[in-house]
Parts: sequence; C-alpha cells; structure tokens
Amino acid sequence: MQIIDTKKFQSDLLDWYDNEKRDLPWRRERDPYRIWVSEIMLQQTKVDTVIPYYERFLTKFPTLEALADADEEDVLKAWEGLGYYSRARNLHQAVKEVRDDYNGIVPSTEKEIAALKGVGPYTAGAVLSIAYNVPAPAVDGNVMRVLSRIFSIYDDIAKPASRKKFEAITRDLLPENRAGDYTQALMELGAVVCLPRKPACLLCPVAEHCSARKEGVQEFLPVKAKKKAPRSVQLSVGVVRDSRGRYLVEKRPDTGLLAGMWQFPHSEEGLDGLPAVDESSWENLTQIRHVFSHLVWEMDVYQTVHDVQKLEKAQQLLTVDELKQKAFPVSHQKIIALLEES
DNA sequence: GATTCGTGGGT
DNA sequence: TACCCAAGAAT
Repeated sequence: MQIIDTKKFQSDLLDWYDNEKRDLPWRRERDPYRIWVSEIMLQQTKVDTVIPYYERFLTKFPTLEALADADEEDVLKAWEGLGYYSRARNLHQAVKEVRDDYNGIVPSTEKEIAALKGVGPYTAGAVLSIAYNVPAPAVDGNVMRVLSRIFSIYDDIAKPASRKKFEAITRDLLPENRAGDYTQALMELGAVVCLPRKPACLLCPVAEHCSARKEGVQEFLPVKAKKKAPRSVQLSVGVVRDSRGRYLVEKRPDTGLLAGMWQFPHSEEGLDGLPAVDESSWENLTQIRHVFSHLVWEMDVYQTVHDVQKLEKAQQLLTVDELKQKAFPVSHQKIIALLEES
C-alpha cells in the first residue's frame, strides 16, 4: 500500500472541509442526542431525504427524555416513509436504556455506546467523534470509496470483512484533534467530490495523495459486488369497509419486515387468506407494484363493504382520518390515497 | 458471512 | 425499463 504524508493529507482535507462544508441541520448541533438521531436517519438514506424528517422528529422529540417517554406508535409515525423502520424502534429502545442506565447522558466510550441497540461500528464511531471529538473511526460507504481510491484497494466493499481493513486505515489517519471534523470531512468528500461514478478529481483537495488518480483507475474503484435481483411476492390485499365507513386495518408483528407498522389485511394465498366475507363480493380496486431492496410486492387490491363481526387481535376498525394517525408503509399509503379520492 | 431490513432519486 | 445508489445494523 502506498505511503502518504498523513499530516499533509489531514490538513488538506480539513482545510477544504472548513471552506466547503455544506450547511446541514445536524452540523449546527452539539447535543449528542441530536447527533445520534441524525446518524441513525442517515443510514442508507440520502441527506436530502433526511433533512425534513430530522427537523420534524426533533420538533416532536426535542430531547432524549422526550423520545424515551414517547409511545412507540408515535415514534414510528414520525419515521413513516423513511424506511428501515427497525432503526426507529431500536433508537427508541436505546434512548430508554440511556435514560435508565446512564442518567440520560449518551455514553462516550466505544464499549458502552456500541452496546446500544441499533448502534453498530459506524454509528458508534460517528457519534463518538462528532459529538465528543473522540478519535474513533467511522467507516461508511463514503469512507470506503474514498480510501479505496487513495490507496488503490481492490477489496470488495460489499463484503463485511472489508470494513475492518478500512477501519484500521482510518484509525491510523485520524488526527489527535478535530476527530469529529475529520470524520465528517472524509464523508463529505465522498458525498460531493469523490463520487461513485465520475469522481470530480479536478476539484479534489487530496488528489495529490490519491493512488487511483495517479494510476487513472479512479473510475474502477471501489470494487463492489452486484446484489442479486429481488424476489417477487404475490399479495392479495383486502380493503374492508363497514356500513359506518370504517376500514379494517391491522398492526404487523413486531419482528421482520415493516415490524410494528399498520396495513390492510393481505395474503399470499389469494382471496382465501383475506378476512371472511362472501368471496363474490370482492371487487378489484387496483394493482400496485412496490419494490423493496430485497423483494417486490405484486399487490392485487380488492375492496368490499361488509360489517365485521369479530376483530382479530391487532385489528381495528378506523375511519380514514383515524387510520392516518397510524404509521403505514408507503405501499399501503398508496391504497389510502385511493380511498380518499373516492 | 450471507441475508434481511425501505424508500426515493439518478442515469 | 432496469438497474444503481445512499452517513449500516441485526440476525
């Protein structure tokens, strides 16, 4: 691996960051709780998507105590549409742990913070460095991309094992001071200059340190294995409205896909798996194709009017206004939107 | 170590 | 259209 002038690399990167960093909401904060929230939201999610959620979430839950005291339903509602909903549930649980076990103070050691639910190696390093200026490495996709180019590393960054290698390199490159700025600078560079495709090397403050640039292979790095195509799942969705205009909805189990979110009853076994109504009364409402990262829902949506005699556990009859208070996945929000039209 | 967990935007 | 991409963690 190429040797670089570490001090020069650090100062070139930090000088650029000082002048060019974007003005982002969480960069105006020092509250470790708020930094933490931003890091959870930013997992696998673009900055532009996160910003409005971040603002609303912290207006609703301004302090760690406020979030810890909240109902999970309200936390999920605030996360609705952001995806990866376990992030919200794990954050909620972790915040309660901090309230109960750490007197409400976000822990500042690697061991303690990494033990919190939903806080993995990246988030631990990010919160430690950004909120507490502790020189802990935070290796995300940006960092792996940037460093794979700086050092011409051809390890497949899709493999979990690769992260450790980049973590060791990052640790060696961390400045004693300004750990938080350095962490953010590395990610900022990846986000706005050292892009996945067509990196803007002419604008890069550390181009002179970059091995890939020197060799002209920056477009071929990092190496990242393709992921396989998502599998398809056929679903029949039943929209049941009673004579009082209420809809039958249910809460999903608290594990697995869309855990804890609400939905209209649905089945992989066709109409048979839907609530017991006269099958001939189902009328086709629409078809919806919804793509997740690892699967595709092919939804056939049916509706009927029927007075439900007996509710299952976790089922409720709600008006449109009432069910809009619950957190629904985007796939089912599409259905709600149709109901509002008619 | 591979798979599961969402969503919206870019090309 | 059909990919790919994004400040990952849990299982």
